[in-house]
Amino acid sequence: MNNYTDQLRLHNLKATPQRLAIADALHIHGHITIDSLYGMMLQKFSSISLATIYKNMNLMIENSFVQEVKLPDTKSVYELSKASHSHLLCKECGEVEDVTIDLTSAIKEASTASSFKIESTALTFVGVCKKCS
Amino acid sequence: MNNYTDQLRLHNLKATPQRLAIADALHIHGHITIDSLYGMMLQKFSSISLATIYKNMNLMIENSFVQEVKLPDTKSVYELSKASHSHLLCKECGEVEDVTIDLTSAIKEASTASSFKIESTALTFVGVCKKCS
DNA sequence: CTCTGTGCAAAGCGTTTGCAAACGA
DNA sequence: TCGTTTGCAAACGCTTTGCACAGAG
Repeated sequence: MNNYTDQLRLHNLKATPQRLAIADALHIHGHITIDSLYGMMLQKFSSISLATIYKNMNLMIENSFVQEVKLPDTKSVYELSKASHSHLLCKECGEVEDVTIDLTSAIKEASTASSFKIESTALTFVGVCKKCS
Repeated sequence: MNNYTDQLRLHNLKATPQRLAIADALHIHGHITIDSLYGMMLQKFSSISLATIYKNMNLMIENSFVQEVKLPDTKSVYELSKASHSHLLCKECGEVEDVTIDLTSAIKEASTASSFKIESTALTFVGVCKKCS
């Protein structure tokens, strides 16, 4: 259980117990939905409000401490910001995993074909994970 | 202005005037949000209900006639189903374009790294389009 | 001490549902 | 004709807001 006090401050966020717990939950679980995060927080703070979760997640996203991951056919999950990477979604169990792959040739191909100046990519592979197959 | 009667029937959807107009709007504009679709439909059917839009979009998605495209930092857009492809999103003007690129090596890389059995991909490039740069 | 964050309750907004009348096949 | 679709209004669920009190720095 890491201490995220400094990381929060670096992102201009005061280190409240609720925020530290949110950061821990994201660190431990990797990718979580708002609902499951609320459930986890309730175990630690029996009277935490969903409004507190939403306010903090929004602030954390604005301040680039956290990122939303939009997934096909299912709810978004949230993760701590980190180096650019892609995602794998298991359509059986819903698990989300990170994967880092080289997209330079794909980016080159797409910018040539379109004359867009590409700055980032959002890539999710959908399939079946090892456990489920 | 194509006639989508048969296409709708192929997807087990009765060809009502509202549905034909939705198909035309998707065909003409490529990628549209629910709101802009509602606006367009209002011009043609002054008393069309938003509920009709939602019911039809949901049916069309279930029957694979239409697909939702989830985009980073902005609302989803909808498009007529077609061969697998990726998307370009202009972060200045919001325009969405289709682009077809070869992802076989990316898929191979990701499945090797993860031991997922990958079945599809959702890829959006974010950048600045020609007009906006 | 000051300003920000928290929890609660209420409001807001997009989406879905139930129903009677209209319509497609 | 029969089953589906439409439009309306109400319900719903998720997210945001306003406010008084508590807590971080």
